[in-house]
Amino acid sequence: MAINDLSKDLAPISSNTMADIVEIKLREYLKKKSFRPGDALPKELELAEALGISRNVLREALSRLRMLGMIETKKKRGMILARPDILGSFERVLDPLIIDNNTLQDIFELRLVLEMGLADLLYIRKTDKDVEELENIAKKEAKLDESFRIKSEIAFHGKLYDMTGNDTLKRFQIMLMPIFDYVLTQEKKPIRGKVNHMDLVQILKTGTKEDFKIGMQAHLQPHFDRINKIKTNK
Amino acid sequence: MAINDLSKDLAPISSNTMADIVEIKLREYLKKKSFRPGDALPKELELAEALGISRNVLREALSRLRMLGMIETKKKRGMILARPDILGSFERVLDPLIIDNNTLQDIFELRLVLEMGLADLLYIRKTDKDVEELENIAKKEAKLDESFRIKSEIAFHGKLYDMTGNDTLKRFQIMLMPIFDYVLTQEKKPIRGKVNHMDLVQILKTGTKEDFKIGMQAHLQPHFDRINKIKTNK
DNA sequence: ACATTTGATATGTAGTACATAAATACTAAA
DNA sequence: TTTAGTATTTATGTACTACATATCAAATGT
Repeated sequence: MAINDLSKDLAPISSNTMADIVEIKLREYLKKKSFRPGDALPKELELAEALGISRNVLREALSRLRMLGMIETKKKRGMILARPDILGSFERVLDPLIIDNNTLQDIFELRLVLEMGLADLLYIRKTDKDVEELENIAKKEAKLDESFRIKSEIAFHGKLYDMTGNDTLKRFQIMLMPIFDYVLTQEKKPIRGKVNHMDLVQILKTGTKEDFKIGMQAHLQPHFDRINKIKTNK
Repeated sequence: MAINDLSKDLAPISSNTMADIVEIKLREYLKKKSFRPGDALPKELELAEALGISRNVLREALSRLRMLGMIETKKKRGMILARPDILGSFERVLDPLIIDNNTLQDIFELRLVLEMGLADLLYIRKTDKDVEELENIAKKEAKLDESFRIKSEIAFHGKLYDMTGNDTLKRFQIMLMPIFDYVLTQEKKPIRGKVNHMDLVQILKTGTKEDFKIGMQAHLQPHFDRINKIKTNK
């Protein structure tokens, strides 16, 4: 545990390059001046001069903010503050091959937590049409051979997130999926809970929120069993 | 809803600037060559030449990857691929003042979902020591006046995430907190559930996982009520 | 009054030059 | 031969200049 007490406790050391510093300074500047999306920013030369740096360094810092979607620029209009896509930056970094194993496991668990917590929102927002569509997905499943099983798995759980009416949550789930899959493929054999998709649909149709929670728990039980097994390894 | 079918369906249009394109190309390059953390990258001049661009543009793209923690550079050693901090980039963008209201609401709900889903992980990992510490937090609470109530609220729920032993989850919660608070302060009066922190501690001590889920639901009920109210507005 | 041209301007890209830090090679002393 | 210290080399970091390009705005012509 204790990821990095060391690096936390004892130093940002030297805030590396100028671009790093300028990036921070720009952030502070935008905050202090309480710019709002759409507001125009000073032009590059003015900023560079004010900061006492070359336009080059400034542009490296601006490039970062631009990537995050915090600013937008047009040829003559100059720069304006924009609304960043909060998940966009996150998405850029989510590559299972780069992330270390501990974090992969963390994210796997994170998705389980989400899945377990969906029920309340789901029961607030679900519609009959939603449930019907979900049922169709589950029905088709029976006819599919194993190779298409994964696709259906994704479709089903994706639809669940869909039904919460929470776009951010939905996107978040989509982004986490590759990692979820990756961790699973590290496992030997596919695991299946005692409650299947069709069962869950039935609960959604006639059961209570509490029923659904219990059902989902049973559905994901194999994953929790696995976590229990490696619990000590952490 | 359908956030933006339009922008999704019909175009990234022109991937704006060179830096944008180079950023993508570099990403593809790193992936295709399946570089691993620690591997050395070609030097700037070589990359720039290979891409047929100025070193300037290249550095703008590199600056982005460096910000995300995907690469690290040292004066003579050159560049190496690094492990990005997956939440670091996310953190940079999480400013309640910039995020639009719909997304704020989404994130608020996201945190509720997390909170509701914690139980399973919690019951796998919690220790007596953890519960004891949690109890201390809840006990102190009684003596505090209203102004310190928020701090304790944070400490209590933070400790819950702590107890899951999932560092990523914990950090995620910390990052989401300002937004959670922000949305709450938009409300008139502070809301309080029928189950308080001390009750939750008692459940953790002697109750089952299911008891805890029910308890947490009751604790958060006011928030869900609020969601139910604005359900139609979406 | 309207359409077209022209100019001004802010960002985008390229290229050169030099500073700086760090690894390597080299030199001189023990 | 070893070791300490110095010089050299090299890749990144920073600065500056020049020009391309797109767009807004004013000037011009019909």
